[in-house]
Amino acid sequence: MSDTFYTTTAIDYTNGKPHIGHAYEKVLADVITRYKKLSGNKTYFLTGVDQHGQKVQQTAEKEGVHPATYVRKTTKNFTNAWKSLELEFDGWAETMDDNHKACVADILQKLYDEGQIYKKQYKGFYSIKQEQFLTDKERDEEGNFGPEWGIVEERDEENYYFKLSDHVEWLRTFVEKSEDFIIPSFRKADVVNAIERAEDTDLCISRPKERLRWGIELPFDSEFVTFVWFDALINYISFAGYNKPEGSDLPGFDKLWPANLHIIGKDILIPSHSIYWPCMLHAIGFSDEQMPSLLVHGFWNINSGKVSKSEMTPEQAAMLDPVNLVEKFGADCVRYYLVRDIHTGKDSNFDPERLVMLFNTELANNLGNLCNRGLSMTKRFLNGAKAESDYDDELSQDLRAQSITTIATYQEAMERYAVSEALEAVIKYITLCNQYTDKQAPWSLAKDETKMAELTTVLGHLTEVVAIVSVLLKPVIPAACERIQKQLKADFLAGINIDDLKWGLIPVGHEVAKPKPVFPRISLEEE
RNA sequence: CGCGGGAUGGAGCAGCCAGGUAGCUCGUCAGGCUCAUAACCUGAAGGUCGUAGGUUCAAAUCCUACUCCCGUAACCA
Repeated sequence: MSDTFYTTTAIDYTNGKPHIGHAYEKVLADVITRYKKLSGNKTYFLTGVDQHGQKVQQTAEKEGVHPATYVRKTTKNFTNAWKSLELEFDGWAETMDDNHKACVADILQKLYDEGQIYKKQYKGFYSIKQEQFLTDKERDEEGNFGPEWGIVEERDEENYYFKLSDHVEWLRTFVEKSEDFIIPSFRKADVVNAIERAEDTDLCISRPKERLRWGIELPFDSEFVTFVWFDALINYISFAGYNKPEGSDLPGFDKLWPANLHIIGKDILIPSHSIYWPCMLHAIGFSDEQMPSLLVHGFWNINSGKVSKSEMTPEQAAMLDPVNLVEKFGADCVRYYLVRDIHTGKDSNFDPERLVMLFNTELANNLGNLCNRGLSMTKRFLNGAKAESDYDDELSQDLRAQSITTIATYQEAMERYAVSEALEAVIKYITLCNQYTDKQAPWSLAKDETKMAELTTVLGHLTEVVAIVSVLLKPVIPAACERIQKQLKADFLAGINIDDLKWGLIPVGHEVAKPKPVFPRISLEEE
């Protein structure tokens, strides 16, 4: 039985560098996983790279190196980027890994033995220049193939096919009855429509070696390699320990599967993840209860999609490189923006000015300032120590009550993967805390010796809310929250469970450190 | 009539599934405070929720038609 919240992302194709969209998906997955951990779940987060295929083979040939050499180099672009974004993944999937290849081969052999994979000849128009078959949609208005395809000839080719059609009826029923196979639910209609159109089609799963060498060889025919589907998609189970060999250090499959979330972009929902993948699992023998859930996210559009890559200035292009962004603004800033300024499932426009704005207003001004004023007054007026006080008032009661509401709202939103809403709730609470501070005016209380009990209570409350907020925001901005907790001298908050996040985290007598700004404001003029 | 998403104050978005005084952030204007990262707090201006009909006591929210944007059309054999 699965006892672990298992999250995966799409594995990225290693024929280039990661861009902002890749980074978003991985950060979203990281945030959700960290939240689940905070909620007391065991978690496992798998991400990785898709290293096989024609594009990689071609580029490697152009550079005069072996595909494996080329891919090792480009894979580093991804691992470096994920490191700079402070992702905390448990498993790393590389499709050229030997265990993965063996797992893929075993599955293919099994399906072949069962007659679910067969050989068929196809006749069609082939572009030698682009090394691919062409379909009607590549024809221009007169019905001809344009010059971009070079010489086009009619060609026969044999390939292996997976009997997708055998599983489509099952899939239709499964998708229609399932509540959470596809999140958000508005994407479901799209999938149901797609299934209707998939009825009589089988899936080509191979390429002859004269066209593609860089892939996993079919176990039953060494003249062919596996085309992307039975290679890339299987990473979700192969790296989760499916059919793992004796003594392997891969995780126990039964502990992980089914994946609680495959986090993917809307571009690969249909057909690969909503049609091919569940049908593949079904063919292998997975039951309805063993099907994963798909969390489908939207895109970060660049300038509303109106500027093409070729028209971009170098500065704009650099802004799309997550590593550059992190170097310039810091991991917390980029992580925060990527999950704050988009509603999970929908699209948003990527805007560096908003990135800076949200960092400055919400993190630096609201949160950073709250931490700084709270701790600095505690240090100055109470020698940094939280003291006993029996004073209470309505404002303080409300602040405590709202902390409970805020945590509940945050949790409810995070359970729906609505990270932006969860953050909004926390920011709203931070604003309330700043209002509380202004109304209580501890700097005035400090001038009046008879108001010592009041002052103690108010500053105690501020220390407390900073502690609570530092826990809630940690899945999104882990490093910053650690800095806050360090200033609180409250290391014990690091491993706390969200259910234990109740008023009274900071004990009486606890002493805090001298604060310094956690989020230095970003000034755009400097460059 | 391919399919899906969107059209809400100057900008960016939420609300729509389960109808009931239109909400958030930024920006703008006026004021306050001084503990704090020129941060914080208070108040104000600004929207007939794409268009036209319909259902209803009541519609941004449900139904119908239309307009304009965006994405995608998949067995890439």
